[in-house]
Amino acid sequence: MNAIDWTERFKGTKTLPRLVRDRLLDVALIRNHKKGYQVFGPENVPDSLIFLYDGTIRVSQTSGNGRDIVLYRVDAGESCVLTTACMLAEEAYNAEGIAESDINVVVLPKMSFDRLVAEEPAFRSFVFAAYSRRLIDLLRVVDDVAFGRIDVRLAERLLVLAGGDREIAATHQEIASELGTAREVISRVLHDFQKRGLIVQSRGRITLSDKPALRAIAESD
Amino acid sequence: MNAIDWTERFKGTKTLPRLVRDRLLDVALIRNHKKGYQVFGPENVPDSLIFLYDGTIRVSQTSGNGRDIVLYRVDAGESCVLTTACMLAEEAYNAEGIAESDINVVVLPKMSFDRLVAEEPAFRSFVFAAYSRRLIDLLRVVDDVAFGRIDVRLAERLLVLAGGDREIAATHQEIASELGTAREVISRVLHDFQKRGLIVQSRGRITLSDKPALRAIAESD
DNA sequence: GACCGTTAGGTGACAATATCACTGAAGTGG
DNA sequence: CCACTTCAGTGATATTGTCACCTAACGGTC
Repeated sequence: MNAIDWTERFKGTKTLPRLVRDRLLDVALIRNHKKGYQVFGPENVPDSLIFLYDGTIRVSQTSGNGRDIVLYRVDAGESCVLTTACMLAEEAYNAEGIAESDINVVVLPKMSFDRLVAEEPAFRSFVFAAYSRRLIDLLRVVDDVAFGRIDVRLAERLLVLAGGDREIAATHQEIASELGTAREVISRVLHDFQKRGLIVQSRGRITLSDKPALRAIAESD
Repeated sequence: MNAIDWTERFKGTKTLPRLVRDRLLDVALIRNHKKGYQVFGPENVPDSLIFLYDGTIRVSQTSGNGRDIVLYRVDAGESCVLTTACMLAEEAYNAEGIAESDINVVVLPKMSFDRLVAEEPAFRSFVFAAYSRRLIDLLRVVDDVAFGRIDVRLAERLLVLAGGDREIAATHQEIASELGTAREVISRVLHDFQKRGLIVQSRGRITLSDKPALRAIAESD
C-alpha cells in the first residue's frame, strides 16, 4: 500500500469505487524524478502509462540541427498520452518529455491500464479527453508556427511563462526553443519590446513592465 | 440489415465475433457523400463516430486570412478520430475534414462506440492506434513547418500527390494550401524545378519528369 | 583583486520566405 | 469573336532565419 492516495488526484480515478482504487494503489508505482529528467524520448520509450501527480513535464520536439519547439506542457493531474503513441509508432519521431520541475509520477502497468479502460467508463472518458486535449494543443501549435507572427507569439508566450508574476527567469535561447525559432530572432524582438518600454531585461531575466500592452500585442491576430 | 458487410473493412471490427458484427451492422448507418462535402468543421461538429469505408478525407486547418495547411489524410479503412476531439473541445479550433473524392462513411452512434470500446479489446486497440497515428502525423507537420525548407517539402509533396503516376492535376494555389504557404512561393519554386528539368508545367497540371531527382531533394534533410 | 574560461546577449550581412500589387495568359460561356 | 474568370509570373518590400563574429556578465581560481 502506498503512503498517499494518488487516485484522489485524477479526474479519471477519483470517482471510481473504493475497491478499484485500492487495487490501483496496489499495482501502480510512484516514482520521483529530479528536474531535467527525461520522462520519455526517442531512445527511451516507456512501456507503462504515466500520470503526473506533481510538477510539470515539458514536451518538445527537436530538429536535426539544434532547434527545439515546445509542443505543450503536462500539468499535475494529467496523463501523458504521447507515451502511448510512442509505443505504437513504427515511424521515427523526435518528441521528448522533460521534467520541468521535480516531479512525482504514477506509473501504471499497461495491463492494468487496459483493464481500467475496459471496465470503468469514467476512466475511459478521462483517457479520451487527454488524447483530445493533446490533439487540440498540437492544432494550435501548427496554427501558430504556420500562420503566426513572431512578435505576437513571443508576447503571448512571455505572458504564459510569467503566469501571475512579473518576472521570468529564462535565457533568450530557452525562449527561442519554446517557439521553435533562433536565439537571434528572440534577441531582436525582445530588444524591440524593451525599447518600447514593455519589458526590462537583465542577464537571464525578463521583467514584464507593461503586461496590458503585451496582451494587446498577443491578441492582435 | 445493410447490403454490405463493412465490418470486414476495418482492422478493429473484422476480428470481432459474428454476433457483435451483426449488431453493429444493425445500428450503424452508411452514408454517401460527394466530393467536396464537409465531413466535419468548426460549425459542424458531429455527435457520432465516423469510419471511412471508401475514398479519402483531407483534414486541413484554416488561418484567419485565407491560408490553409493540410494536416493529414484519412484513407479508406481508417477512422476519423479528430471528430471525437472536436466533441470534447471547449476551445476554438479551426480544422475541417473535406471529402477529397466521393466517399462512403460508416456512422456509428456514440453509445455503440462506447460499448464497443469497453467490450472489445481488438476494437479498443484499433481506436487507440488511430489516435496515436494522428498524433504522430501532427508531430510531423509541426516538424516540417517549423524546421523544414520549402523546396524539400514541395518535392516531397509532389511525389506523394503523384503517387504511382507522373502527373498531378492541381493548381499552384492548391499545392500552397497543402503546405501552408502562399501561392507565389510555390510558383517560384516550381518555376525553379522546371528550369532544372525536374518537372513540366501546364495550366493546372504538373508532370514529374525526373522523380529520382525530386526524391533526392525531398530526402535532403 | 587579477586572470581565465564559459555563457548570455548584440549586431551586421545575407539568405529564405511571405506579402503586396500588379501583369498577362489560358480557359469558359455567351 | 468578346467579356469574364481563373491561373500563373514577377518586381518590390517586409519578415524571419542563418552565419559569423563580437562584447558583456558571471563564476571559479589563485
